[in-house]
Amino acid sequence: MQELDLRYPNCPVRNVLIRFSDKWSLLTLRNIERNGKMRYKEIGNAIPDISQKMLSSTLKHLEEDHLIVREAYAEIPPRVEYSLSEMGKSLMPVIQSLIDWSLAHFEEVTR
Amino acid sequence: MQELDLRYPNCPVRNVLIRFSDKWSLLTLRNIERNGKMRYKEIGNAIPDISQKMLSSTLKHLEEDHLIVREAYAEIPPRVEYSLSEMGKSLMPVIQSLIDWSLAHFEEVTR
DNA sequence: CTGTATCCGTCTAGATACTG
DNA sequence: CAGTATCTAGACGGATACAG
Repeated sequence: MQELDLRYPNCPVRNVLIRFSDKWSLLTLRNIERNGKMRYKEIGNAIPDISQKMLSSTLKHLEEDHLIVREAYAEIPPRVEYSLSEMGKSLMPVIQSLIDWSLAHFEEVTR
Repeated sequence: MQELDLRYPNCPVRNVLIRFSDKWSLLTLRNIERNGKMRYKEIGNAIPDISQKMLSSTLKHLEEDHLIVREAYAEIPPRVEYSLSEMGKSLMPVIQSLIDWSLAHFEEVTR
């Protein structure tokens, strides 16, 4: 296996990490994890300060990255449910450890 | 303790995570961890595609967040050494688990 | 309800030149 | 050597209006 060295731009680790390195991805994943299946508007309600545009964009990216699953039902009004993929679920303990660390150290970091 | 709910913009966890949610922070921390004390130029060399501006900016932020320690020596030519703080060291296992996950799943994520 | 389209201001990030 | 200053292009992100 080559190009695993973090120094290089095409390092796969760098190209994975960059996908969560935005304002809303971890937060969105965390909410879907907590509530199981969630509808578009439920997620929006759970993150009061996200705009529709960023919510759509974030969900689309997470789906493209195979971290969440999108199920659309052809009803009127339409219903769309988002849930974690198996891979998404496997990421959550790692995110949880990040959250735990943040909780333990935020006073020192932001001091 | 209040305002620990991830939903709110002033949640401390969100305000900690946002500090690593950029292109260079984790990469810089990882390099300093691997090599112990590093000079400005050494870090730059270890990350060939970072610009001077982004390196300066990233190092400054990491120092402000108390994750790294900056030691400047009044020599000519000047010498500045960066190393992980104790808190920075405590973050590295978490980052390592992120890297491990990325390594295990990058094919599926980027597929 | 679940989005998309558009506009627009701000922030990010790189290139280059320059300083102590 | 270790940065800073300036400029610029593009990405990010919010508000609003609109569509299926």
